[in-house]
Amino acid sequence: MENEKENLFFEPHKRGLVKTPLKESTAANIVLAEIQPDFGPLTTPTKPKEISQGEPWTPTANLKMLISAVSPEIRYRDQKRGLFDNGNGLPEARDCLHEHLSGDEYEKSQPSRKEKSLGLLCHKFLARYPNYPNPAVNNDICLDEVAEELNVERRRIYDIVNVLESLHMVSRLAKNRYTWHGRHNLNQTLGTLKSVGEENKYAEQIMMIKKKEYEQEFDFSKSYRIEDPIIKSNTGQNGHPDMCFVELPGVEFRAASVNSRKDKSLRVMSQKFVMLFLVSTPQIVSLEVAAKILIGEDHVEDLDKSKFKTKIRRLYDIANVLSSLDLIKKVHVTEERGRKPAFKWTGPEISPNPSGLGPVLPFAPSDLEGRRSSKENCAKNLFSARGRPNFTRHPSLIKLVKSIESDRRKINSAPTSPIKTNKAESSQNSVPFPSKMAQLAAICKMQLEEQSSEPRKKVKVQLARSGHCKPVAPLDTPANAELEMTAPSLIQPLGVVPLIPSPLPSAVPVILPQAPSGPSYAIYLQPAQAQTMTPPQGLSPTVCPTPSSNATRSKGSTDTTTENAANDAPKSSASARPGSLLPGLERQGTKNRDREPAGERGSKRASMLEDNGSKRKFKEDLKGLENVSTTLFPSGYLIPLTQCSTLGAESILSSKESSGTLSPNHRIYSSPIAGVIPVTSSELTAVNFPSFHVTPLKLMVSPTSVAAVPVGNSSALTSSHPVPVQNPSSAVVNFTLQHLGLISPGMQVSASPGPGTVPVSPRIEAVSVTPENAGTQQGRATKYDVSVLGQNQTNGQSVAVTGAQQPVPVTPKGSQLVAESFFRTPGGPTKPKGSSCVDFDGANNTSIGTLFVPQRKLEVSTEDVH
DNA sequence: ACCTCCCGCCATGCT
DNA sequence: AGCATGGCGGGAGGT
Repeated sequence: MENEKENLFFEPHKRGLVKTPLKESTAANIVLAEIQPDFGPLTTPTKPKEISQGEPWTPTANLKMLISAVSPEIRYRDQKRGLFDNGNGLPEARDCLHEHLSGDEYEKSQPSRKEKSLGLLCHKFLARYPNYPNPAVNNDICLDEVAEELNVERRRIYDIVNVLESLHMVSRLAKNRYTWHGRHNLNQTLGTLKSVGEENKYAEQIMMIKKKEYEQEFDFSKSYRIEDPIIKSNTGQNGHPDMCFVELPGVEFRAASVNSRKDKSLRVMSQKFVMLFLVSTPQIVSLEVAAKILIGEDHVEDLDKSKFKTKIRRLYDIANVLSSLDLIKKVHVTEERGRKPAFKWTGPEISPNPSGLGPVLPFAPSDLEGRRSSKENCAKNLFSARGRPNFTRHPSLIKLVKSIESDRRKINSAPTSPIKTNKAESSQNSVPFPSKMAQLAAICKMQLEEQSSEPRKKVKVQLARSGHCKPVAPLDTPANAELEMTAPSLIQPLGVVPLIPSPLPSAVPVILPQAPSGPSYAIYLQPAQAQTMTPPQGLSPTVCPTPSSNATRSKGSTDTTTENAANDAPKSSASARPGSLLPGLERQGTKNRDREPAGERGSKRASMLEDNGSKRKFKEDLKGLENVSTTLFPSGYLIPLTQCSTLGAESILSSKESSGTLSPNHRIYSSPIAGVIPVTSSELTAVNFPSFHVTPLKLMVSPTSVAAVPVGNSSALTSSHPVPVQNPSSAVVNFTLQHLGLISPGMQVSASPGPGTVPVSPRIEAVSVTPENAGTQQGRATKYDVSVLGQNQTNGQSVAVTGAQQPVPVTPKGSQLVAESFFRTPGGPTKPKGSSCVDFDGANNTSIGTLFVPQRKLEVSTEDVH
């Protein structure tokens, strides 16, 4: 470890130092940093950082800039930093900074807390390391050193590191040491978190909370119950709060000591918090909701204010770090009552599963993997099946649902996308996916993600690799696509989903009734989902609730010890999976609970939508959810990535014998990713964290290619989508729509043309487009729901869901504003949120029905927001 | 007055 | 015992 320092060239620090000065203050800096990373060690020395700050050649950079521009705070920070940085070139700078800096700067730096803010500190911290460090190099981080350099207490560093660790951007090596992974794994991690979040049904939970709040307004008692059950279920399954920490491949903590810590709460909180963003459609999460959910999971019981407050404090801490990472941005959700602090996800959109990750789970260790794989599978299957709606439900219903979903997505996406758009990633952003769509899209997304992982990455990668590999671009397009298409099975199995060949444990193949071709149609649902396949009681037929039981198993283990769990996970995973599923079901029993921390407060909200009917619906829905949930939530999943290393892959292969037997290495090469990425397996191995390398997935696949991929599976799709250029997401949407019959084959929705909204089918457009639409949309949703789901009534309960409806950006934010503005309507903006009906996403269809209902009432959302 | 959240006490757990 | 981690919440800066 000592070496870490030695690593100078890699040294993040140094780089950081250099960069730091540049600084993020200008958003650009970050970008630079990112870029640099690729070069990694090599570059480090050189680094131009200072200079360049500016340019964002990367979308990300743009975002950053925008963000910084938008939020005064950030600017402030940046400025300060800039000052600092300038002052500091070096780590110690801080002192220097103050001194060096001019009075203004000095002042800023000194006094205000802001200077000391965690966010700023985090920026500084991040500035020292490249976003994409060269794996080959050691990127060790010595906490003490960092603390000194940054002139902060160690305690603060822990806060930062813990959050970063939750994202697998760093991993602990030993006592004071952490290894910097940067963003290589980020997408993967996010994908995993999303998957977990879906499994945990956070979306549903969010809805519930909102409902509850909203209901509370109406009726206290009822609301409580409703919520509780859900929440509890989550917790309840395992019996304890799910504190599980999601581990990613490669990230696993090496240092024995490290693992031991029981707590990880901060880490866990961070992950969960992130999951909330990933799962919720609007991708806006209010602190209240987040706190409630986190509390709920942890301890349903304690709902004290104090606890709530504490959670919120922690969330602020986490949020600051995430903000520094540009993953979220602070916004305010305005509601009737007032505005609530909330955060909006500004990070890359992620597909639930990191297919690209392949590296990650060869084994399919835990549920996650299974899930992922399942998801992927689903997507594949769907595509293959493509021709038609696989779902059991009547096609008509399905269509409706899908259409709705698509609309919602679009709507949702629209807002978001624009924002994101800035980045290359935007492409992904454009479409949030609903469950089914999501699944379908999942593959695409994954790829996209990879892409999205950032254009910069690509660039970087290319740059970096250029030497190694060929230019990415060429690869991406045709080559990659082809690869994927041709040998998807091989690749996937290897990398991501071994399951496919032998479904099993990880994924449960669900056969859709209609699905003619078993396999084609068969959807591998996550175990949980599979279980639940039965529609929740009242819920709409359309979707299946999918509970994810799988996780549970892991959790239990995790609870005890993360370490153990981690270790076990892989082992057990295989075996466990099956068992886990079942068990999960068993657990359902305990669900009930009443309580809600926040719920109590709920009374505040004056308005309530109320409607007994609506409430009832909700309840029903909730029940459905509950049922599901019980099964579902595994609250914590551990993903053992141990396998990260090539070895893992190999083992996996061997064990599974994925259809294609490829040596891990081969896989790598063969995989599209590999194509893109210059890194050879050998390299990976060589490096400490091989997995990461892979992970990054830098698939540079062009959108087109992406689209192609899915298509590959299903010829129909391809045929259907002529559109080459569209974003994959759009392609998917189109595809879906077409299938559904919503749109004529000829029609296609344009992928998000711009960052902005994407025009969808006529219907969709109508919905999405209009601002006010919220109402309109809602109305629509309702209609659909009704028609689709016979059961659901229209009540609108609004679940408000997601809240955020109105995320009004407090500060004028550039991009966001625009996007948001779309959504927002004067009155109740929110639609977007409603649309959010999280459930759709991915996880399950089942929820869809439920979710929809809530959506209707956007207004409600407001309420719930607190 | 409320929102943020810094600061650092002190518990926890490993060495 | 000593040290590393981090939970936690008082209380202050900001707005």
